[in-house]
Amino acid sequence: MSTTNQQILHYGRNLLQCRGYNGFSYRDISQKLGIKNAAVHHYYPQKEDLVATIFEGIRQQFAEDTARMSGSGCSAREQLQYFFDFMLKEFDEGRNICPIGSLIVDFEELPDKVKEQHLLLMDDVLAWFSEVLKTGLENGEFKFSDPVDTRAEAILETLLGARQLASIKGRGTLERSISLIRSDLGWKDRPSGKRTY
Amino acid sequence: MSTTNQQILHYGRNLLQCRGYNGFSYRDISQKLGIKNAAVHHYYPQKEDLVATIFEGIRQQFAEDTARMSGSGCSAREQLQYFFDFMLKEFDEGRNICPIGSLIVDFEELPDKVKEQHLLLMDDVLAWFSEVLKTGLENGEFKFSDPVDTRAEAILETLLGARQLASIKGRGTLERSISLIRSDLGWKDRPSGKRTY
DNA sequence: TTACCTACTTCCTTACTAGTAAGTAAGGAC
DNA sequence: GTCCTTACTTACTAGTAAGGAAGTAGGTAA
Repeated sequence: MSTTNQQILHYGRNLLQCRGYNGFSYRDISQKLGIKNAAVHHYYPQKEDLVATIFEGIRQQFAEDTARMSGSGCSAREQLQYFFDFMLKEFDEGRNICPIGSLIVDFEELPDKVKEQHLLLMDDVLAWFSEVLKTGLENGEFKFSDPVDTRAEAILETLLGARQLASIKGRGTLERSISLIRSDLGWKDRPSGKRTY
Repeated sequence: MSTTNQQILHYGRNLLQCRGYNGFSYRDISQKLGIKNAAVHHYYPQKEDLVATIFEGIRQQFAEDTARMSGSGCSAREQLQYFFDFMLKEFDEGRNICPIGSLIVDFEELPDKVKEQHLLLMDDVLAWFSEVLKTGLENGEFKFSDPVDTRAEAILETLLGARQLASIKGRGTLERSISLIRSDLGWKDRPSGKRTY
């Protein structure tokens, strides 16, 4: 059993990742939880507080997961695969759109507090991609000729778009996209059986 | 000088491509044009009428442009480059986000009429990408090993994400992304001077 | 001249939004 | 038993959204 606060964060995150910042209201959350609108305000006086807290949680989770993997000596491919699996899991759990993608359309009108968290998460993810790609390139797990940072950015963009498209066209879109990202990194799927690493 | 109707469509499209379906109101348009809210309702009784009309215009423009290029015997690379240039031009004109990307976050709550236009545009673009890629692959302009449809989908996703990211991080993001798409099609930029075709 | 159309404006309704103020019920600390 | 905190509820404000009804001013056609 989880606390009201945890439930607010949970449903808030789901709503945010399905409908964006301006696409959900405190009413959506309070109705789902069977409490009153003002109860949500009790925990998060302003909407920006709620969304900033959601993003802090996401960033913390990301930091912990990547640190753990990095510490336990995972290969670059394993680390990148973790991210792909994480995306697929989130999608399967009904969070259609990635956190970064869910705020971009509303970005300009967003409170500064939220903008800041959004940019921090984006920087975190891009820096991690770059790091993993660099390692993988150096030890021969990946093969590509473009600058690492540019490739990192492109992966983020492709996943962002794929996740959004997948919210309309279904999971297969996201799966195909992941497969192509691997392909462009010189990390081929074998048509059947195990992967080549 | 353009008619009120044309101006409504123009600003409506800009607003749509910057803030998404739920991110702008008739008030934004009427204030910009110095008319009253209800005047916009005069031309487009419901918001869905306005947005569906905007999409019809975009689809028509796309159909005309692609037909013209196809008719005048452009190479696959030239045709694809047209699309990239079109994206950059739209971005430069202040339409931050591509039409497809601008509706995805709000997609589920969209009126059917708008959903339909959105899906039609997506199908148009994907079919055109597939056609161009197929031609280019057959005549050696492109080189890649994945299914054409999958590659077409990935290009759409990457551009969609790149355009969104570029709305925060600037034009360079979109340029880098286009460069990488070309690279992944086996269509290398030479570091300086003319392209290889 | 009458009738009608187009392009609006004024005025309004209904619904929902974020957010606030004040009150209450339950539980622990002392 | 009283005090204080937590977790809410009730009741409200102010703003904005889409959208509808009715009226008007100007042009055009018969």
